[in-house]
Amino acid sequence: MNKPCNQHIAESKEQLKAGSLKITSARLTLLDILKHAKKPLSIKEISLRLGEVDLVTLYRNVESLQNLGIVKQINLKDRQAYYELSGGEHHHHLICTNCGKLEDVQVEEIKLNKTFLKNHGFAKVTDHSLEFFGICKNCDR
Amino acid sequence: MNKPCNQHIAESKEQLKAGSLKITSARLTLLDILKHAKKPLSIKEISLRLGEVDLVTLYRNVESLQNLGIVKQINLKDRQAYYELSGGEHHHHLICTNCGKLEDVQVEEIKLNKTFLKNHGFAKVTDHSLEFFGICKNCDR
DNA sequence: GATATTAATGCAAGTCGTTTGCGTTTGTCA
DNA sequence: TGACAAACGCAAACGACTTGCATTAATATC
Repeated sequence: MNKPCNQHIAESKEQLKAGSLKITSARLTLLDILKHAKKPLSIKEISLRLGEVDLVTLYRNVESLQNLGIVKQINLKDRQAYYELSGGEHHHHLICTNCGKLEDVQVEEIKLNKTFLKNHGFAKVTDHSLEFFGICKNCDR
Repeated sequence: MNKPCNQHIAESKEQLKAGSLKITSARLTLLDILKHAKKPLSIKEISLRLGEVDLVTLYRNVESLQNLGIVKQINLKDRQAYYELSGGEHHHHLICTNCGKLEDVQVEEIKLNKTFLKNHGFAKVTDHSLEFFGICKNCDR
């Protein structure tokens, strides 16, 4: 298995302790990968960087980190899920339906005009999806 | 297989002809079901209403209709896809993460305040996802 | 520092939504 | 009405993800 770089290890250990998760190198490296990622990663992509950690362990670990609110799951038109750190600036995503290229978009920038497109190296935005998730009154009781 | 109601048959036939798809009762009924649906439906939900049409046929038909721009695929946190007619008023979705209850939301109504929540029978909105899909400059050449 | 406890891991197998291959049936058009 | 391509159904495959269970390793306690 690959080793995490030193930069974020202390912080990662803190986060795991705070969530009463055991500190394992699979988790430290996973956190390290996500902390260095410039875009949401699929399980496969994480796995490639992670080395010889079982996929099952990886699935279980991203789930634990999701439950702690450290990691966020992204759902695209793709059949697979993507993961990113949930801290950091609030943003959305811009995805090329042809090649899958993905860019982060800040909220203030969300104006579907030519400037917006130019800034992000996109020729056109053909579609978008906006979903709200919450708890309905029935489930809130 | 269930029969489509008469109301929309003519329109559906037109749509299929315009897309040079053959007019089959599987397709007419599928379109009829979507035209009467109040929310996006999963393949399973459509299949229940559709009766004895093979799932494979259903998958192929929603795909054809998607290619014609008649049907739109919705991706939620769920592992399965949902389908709705792509015509009609532009709107987004509000989904209960507990029970899966789904409501349509008009764009103008998108203000995350108490009134918004009350209007939709939701206790709280915990999360939302906003994804833009398009063609990047690289793929546009 | 050794040890008990409990969580984390790896492996095998299973599940579920979706897709593919292929032979048969059925719309459509001449 | 018959030819032909498109649509269909069935079986099997696929890929993302999950579950069960026995083994291993991190933490707490002595």
